[in-house]
Amino acid sequence: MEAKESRILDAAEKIFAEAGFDGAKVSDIARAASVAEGTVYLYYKNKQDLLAGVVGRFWTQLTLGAEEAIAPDTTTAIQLEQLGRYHLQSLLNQFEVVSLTYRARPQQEQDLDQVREYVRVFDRIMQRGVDRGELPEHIPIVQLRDVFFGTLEFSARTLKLRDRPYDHTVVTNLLSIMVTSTDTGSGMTQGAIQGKEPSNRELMNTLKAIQKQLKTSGH
Amino acid sequence: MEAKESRILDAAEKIFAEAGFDGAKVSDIARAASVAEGTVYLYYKNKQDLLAGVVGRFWTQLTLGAEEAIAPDTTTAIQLEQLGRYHLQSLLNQFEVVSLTYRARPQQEQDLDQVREYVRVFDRIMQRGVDRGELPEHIPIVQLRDVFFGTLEFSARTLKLRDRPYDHTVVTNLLSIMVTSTDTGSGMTQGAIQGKEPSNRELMNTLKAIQKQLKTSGH
DNA sequence: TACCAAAATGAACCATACTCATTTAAAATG
DNA sequence: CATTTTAAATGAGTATGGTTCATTTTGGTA
Repeated sequence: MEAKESRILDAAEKIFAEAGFDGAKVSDIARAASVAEGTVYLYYKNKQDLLAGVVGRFWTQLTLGAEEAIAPDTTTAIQLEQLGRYHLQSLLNQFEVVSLTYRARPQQEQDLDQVREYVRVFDRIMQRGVDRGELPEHIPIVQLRDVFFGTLEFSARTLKLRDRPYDHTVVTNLLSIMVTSTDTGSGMTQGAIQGKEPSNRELMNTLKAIQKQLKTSGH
Repeated sequence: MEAKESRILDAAEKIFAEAGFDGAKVSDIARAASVAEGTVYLYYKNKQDLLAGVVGRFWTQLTLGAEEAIAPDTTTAIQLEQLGRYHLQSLLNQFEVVSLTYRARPQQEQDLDQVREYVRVFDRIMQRGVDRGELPEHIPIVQLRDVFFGTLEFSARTLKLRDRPYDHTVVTNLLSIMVTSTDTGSGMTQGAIQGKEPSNRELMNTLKAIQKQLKTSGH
């Protein structure tokens, strides 16, 4: 029966989240799922595999939620902000399950497929941005992805550590530095969009670059 | 004897690194350290505590190494680059031990003190930058720290996953977006989400600032 | 109802983290 | 140097909890 498997997953998620991987006993999980201990092993090879099941499902659901949280017809900047908010909120709200992710990828083994799938949401937003001409042609999506998720993950840890709630400035600041660098010629990419009238922002960025040059060469 | 403790730590680091936390048997560690199994428990409360010892020592050494890797008399930008290179290289070279860090901080418990100590190296560089006037007064150091370490950690994982060696462009790109955003008024410090269009007044202010700089530096 | 295959059970098994009574070494004492 | 005292080290034994598997139960089919 399929329902039984998801009952086991539910129980496992609950017990893992409140007791941690080592603290969770398979017997407890079995009891919480109202099955015998041996039954768990019909669905999952071992405890580690059960954890992978829990974590995998979590990220799959996160992917679905992310796609829902993003308005399809809006600018790239706004979509990124929506994803950023959603991601940071999820990390904070489900901190325990997220932490379990590290236990689920033992050693240098391959990452979980579901996590890979999740980060592709970011890639799609960026690619669309390029297609719509909102982002330069050869923007290094993969590296910006590391900046995006890396920063949010670290920030979530910092916030948790200090017992702080969701803080939207984390997202806006992150976006601001990503945007600043992507749509100027002086930042991460070199390909400034040419042809159209430069905006004040571009003027400003060029000025800033000059200013910086002066500062370093002048001393 | 003190030597015995470090012999145990050495053995533990070796076994943990090659077998992972769960795979490492305390009996193996004891044998590798040439002590009896019970002796390990005279120095460490349990296996978890032993891991904390290994990881703690690692980060302490990393802090020392970082301070050595940074030239004391140079610009903030260069110091940051040196720390970035050192950090990314360390993450890659000692990936197994770094991964063990997550196992050493079980659940939402406090972070390891030694890790906290390590990230202060970044804080000191930034603070010095502010003191020397190279960075704006109210730059959000803590948030930039999350960007810095978060990005590098995520990048290290990405590189490992694809079996790639150290890639310096990760560091330079990271610094480029951090610098772009920090030494302007329009970046992180002001928190413009989508890089709002600067006004003519702001352009003018920047121009005046440049003018002033030119005058003082004698160009 | 009888039969069969698949699903489920939980007692037994086994690996291993951890304990502790005993032994060994070192230090203090006279 | 001998003797007592204290500390350090040992490893056989214990307890816990993950995993197995012979047996039972379930649900469908002839």
